Amino acid sequence: MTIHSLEGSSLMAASRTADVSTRSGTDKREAIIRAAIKVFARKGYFSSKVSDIAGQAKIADGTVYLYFKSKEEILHSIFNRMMESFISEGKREIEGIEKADDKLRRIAELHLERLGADRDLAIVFQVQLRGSIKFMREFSAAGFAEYLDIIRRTISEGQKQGLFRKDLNPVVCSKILFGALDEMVTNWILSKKKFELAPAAGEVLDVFFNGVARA
Amino acid sequence: MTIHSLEGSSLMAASRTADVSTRSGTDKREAIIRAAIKVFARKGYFSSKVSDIAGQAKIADGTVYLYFKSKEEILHSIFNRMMESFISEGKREIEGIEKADDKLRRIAELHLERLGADRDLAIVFQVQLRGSIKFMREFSAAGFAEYLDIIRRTISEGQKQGLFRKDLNPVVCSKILFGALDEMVTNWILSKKKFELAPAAGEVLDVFFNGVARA
DNA sequence: CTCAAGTGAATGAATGGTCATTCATTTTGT
DNA sequence: ACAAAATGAATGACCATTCATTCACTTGAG
Repeated sequence: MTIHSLEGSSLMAASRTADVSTRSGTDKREAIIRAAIKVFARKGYFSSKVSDIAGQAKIADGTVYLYFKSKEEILHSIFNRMMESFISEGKREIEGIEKADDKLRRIAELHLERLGADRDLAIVFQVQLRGSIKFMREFSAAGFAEYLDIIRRTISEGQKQGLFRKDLNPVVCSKILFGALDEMVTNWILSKKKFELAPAAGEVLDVFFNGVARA
Repeated sequence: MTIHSLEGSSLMAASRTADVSTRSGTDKREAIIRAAIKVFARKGYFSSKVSDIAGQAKIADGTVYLYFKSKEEILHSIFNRMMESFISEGKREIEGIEKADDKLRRIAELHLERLGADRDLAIVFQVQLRGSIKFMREFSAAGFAEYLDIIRRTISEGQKQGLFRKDLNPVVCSKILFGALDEMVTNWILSKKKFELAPAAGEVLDVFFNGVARA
């Protein structure tokens, strides 16, 4: 009857039943997610009505429930899907890179490029996901912790390569770098002026690598 | 009739009518705020019922409305009051300090000491205030922007004193420092382990001043 | 000193509005 | 004609806010 793929993993290649089409199902799920990102970004999760999402997706209210168990599941799908692609893309991009500092540069660029490319998605990530400890814990469990860990391992690697100071705790350093990038995104979202987010990566890394103190 | 001091400014010395007592009014407002911090921290703003707050404060539901116009006004009071004391304390603490790097150190320590001393309050700040763009904008307007600006000016000062590199944009640097501190707080809140938050200030500043790159 | 009237703070049950979710019915596609 | 998909009106919870009533004091007349 309903679909409710417990997690709409990724872009999904195979259709449910056999081989023909039933493409529409996946398309509609997509449409709902896109609509939800837009609505959540504008009104916030708690103030968004399911009927707003349905309206934005141009379907009936009830149809939403053919694809998602609940309003909350929509939010989960958004961030699970996003983190998954975020992380896999990140890993793929850095695996060919040798030097740890170049890896971190690529990670930072990706981070800002990705969120800078879709303001609504960025808002959902920066704002809605953090609006409840519950979401944050779930988010942290599912993906975010892994993301931080990739940064941490890269920093450790840089220490072994003799590029980074060995007296620093890589866990703390990874939080610092992440926190700095995250703040850039938050400021960008709140700012009225339309500036490019991605270029901030270079400035952040300059400070992170070299510090602000006069040489 | 009702009280609704449009903003319960600070600790309020004078009592309403004449000279005797009527202390109870202010005390109750206080009690409601303390109760709300606890309740918001545990359940999140949107999931907190006014009756939960009243229950925690051991008063009737209706009494809340003798002291606050609405549930939202309670949240506003919490952060207006907090930012006000945060900023004034910060200014006072650094005004006697000469060197910009020492000033930043004191700011960072205060930031983490303050939030580290009251987990519930920290949760309301880190989590609930950011759960809606609306709150964030209001928050940003009322105090947060000023806080960031204090950091920015201190960095500019450090550049003039020849302590910090002059090729860096102080606005960006202030965001980096704030973002790094903020991330420490968020991690501390989410962490199950009870560790001290304040000591992280030193590590953050070490990286901020000197960078992670090997000298 | 005593107590009846007055005052406004406090109470908590009732109200009203808002949605998430359901499901009987209709539409679409084969 | 049948099944699957879609519809949207109806349902039922839930909660912020209100307000008629109670309660705890104070006051001042006798």
